[in-house]
Amino acid sequence: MIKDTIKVACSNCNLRELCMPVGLSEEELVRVDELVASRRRIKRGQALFQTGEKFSSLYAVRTGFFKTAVTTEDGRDQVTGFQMAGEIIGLDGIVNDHHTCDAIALEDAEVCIMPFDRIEEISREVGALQHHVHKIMSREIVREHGVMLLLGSMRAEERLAAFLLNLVQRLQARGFSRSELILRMTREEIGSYLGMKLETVSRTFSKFADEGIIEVKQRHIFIQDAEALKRLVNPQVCH
Amino acid sequence: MIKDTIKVACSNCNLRELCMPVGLSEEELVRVDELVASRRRIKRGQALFQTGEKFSSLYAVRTGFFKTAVTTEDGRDQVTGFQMAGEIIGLDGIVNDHHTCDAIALEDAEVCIMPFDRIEEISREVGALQHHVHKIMSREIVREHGVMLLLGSMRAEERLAAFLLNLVQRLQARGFSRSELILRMTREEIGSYLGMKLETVSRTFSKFADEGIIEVKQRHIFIQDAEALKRLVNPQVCH
DNA sequence: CGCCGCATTGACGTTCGTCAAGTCTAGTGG
DNA sequence: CCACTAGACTTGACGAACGTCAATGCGGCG
Repeated sequence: MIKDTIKVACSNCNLRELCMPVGLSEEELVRVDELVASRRRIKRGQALFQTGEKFSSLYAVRTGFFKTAVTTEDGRDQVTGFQMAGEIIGLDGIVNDHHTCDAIALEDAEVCIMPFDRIEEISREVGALQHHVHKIMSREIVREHGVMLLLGSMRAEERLAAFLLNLVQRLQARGFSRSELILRMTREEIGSYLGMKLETVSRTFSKFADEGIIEVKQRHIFIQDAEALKRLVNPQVCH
Repeated sequence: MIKDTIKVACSNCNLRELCMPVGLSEEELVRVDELVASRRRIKRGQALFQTGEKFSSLYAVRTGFFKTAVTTEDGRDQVTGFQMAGEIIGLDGIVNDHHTCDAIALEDAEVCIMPFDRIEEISREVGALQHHVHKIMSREIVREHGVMLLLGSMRAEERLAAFLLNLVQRLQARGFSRSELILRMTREEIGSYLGMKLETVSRTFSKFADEGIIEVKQRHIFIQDAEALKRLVNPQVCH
């Protein structure tokens, strides 16, 4: 039963700094440890939740990689984000008590289940948690502003460069290389996220490779000239 | 001093159903009335806040019309939303304690200022308010998913049709006509929001007008065939 | 070994952006 | 009252970027 306790204790979790507020007292830590009801494993290709499903919990990614996507009635869909360890999924469900997007595992994954009523309850007692929840939601809003900027005003090369830089930066924050990454998603999923067709994604990768900016081996990407990518995202910043 | 009290009391505000949770007890209403510290008038063209400014409050639009926009270092900007009476502005500032977008009044406006620390404080006591705040943030996230879908996978006509339908639906919820509206923003601002150039916005308006779907008199729009607009947003939904 | 899904590449077409000219309207000042 | 102006809007001609369609390559898995 010690194992059980460890299994769902945020206070011992190596992802704590990513999911949880910092600087909690002993007492607060104990409360916050009650947040995670249990864990759940999701196989690659399986849905953590789907559009229309009743909302009950937020999920913190423990291992693996997800995409979230919205779908129109006529079948088009739009990937709205990719989530990796330490990131929170499910915020879309709060407003109408039902999820409005699908969350699909792109590789075998495990999530911590945090029942939302429990989050609200503990938030009322632990101010730091309350503020943390607000920050997580605000961060998602700001992230989406960035995606809107990307979709609304960038061209294909800029979009893909921004995408790669964002991915590698998040991976770096998790202790991975800042010059090498493995894409967990298909070209089509990248394209859906970035508002371009898979062929354009592929062509743009090839173009970057020709220019010596990256090396592409299927889903394995080596970043050889990060500065060039940054210049692409921010063209002609004078001075 | 009765006037003063009335001036900032949410409980008497005709926008209450839009901003505030419903079904509060007497006691809770009294607490929630403490949310709004004061009001502020903003002249057309003026900023309610700007990128980089310290975050302290959320704002509820009382009268008037706003746009929010993010800007890149190289000067491109992207309108991220248009806000009308009863809608909340400023959620972007929570995560980093500084605003990450500009909020500009598109016509003379008035907002209720709700200091965020006070929101958090009262939220801890009034569960309905806490949940309401979560819903507002979740709604914004879901709205942005919709914009991403629009920007990522729709063509110009579909985007503009979706935009018009969305505007008129929100105006209708505020008691305005569902077939007539006045645009408070320029073609360029519409274009920025929808990821297209002002010329394309103008051409698409003209095309709709030619087809008898709408009538355009500068910023005055009459919707003559709402069904046609809906069909444009959702092309070929069979059955 | 052969199949299947994913990725790459080429040829061609469409949509939308760019550039430029011209119109309309509201606001200003004579 | 009217002329003038500035900003917003419309429209046309043209081109670039990206989508579409199709053929082919590649790698992993049964």
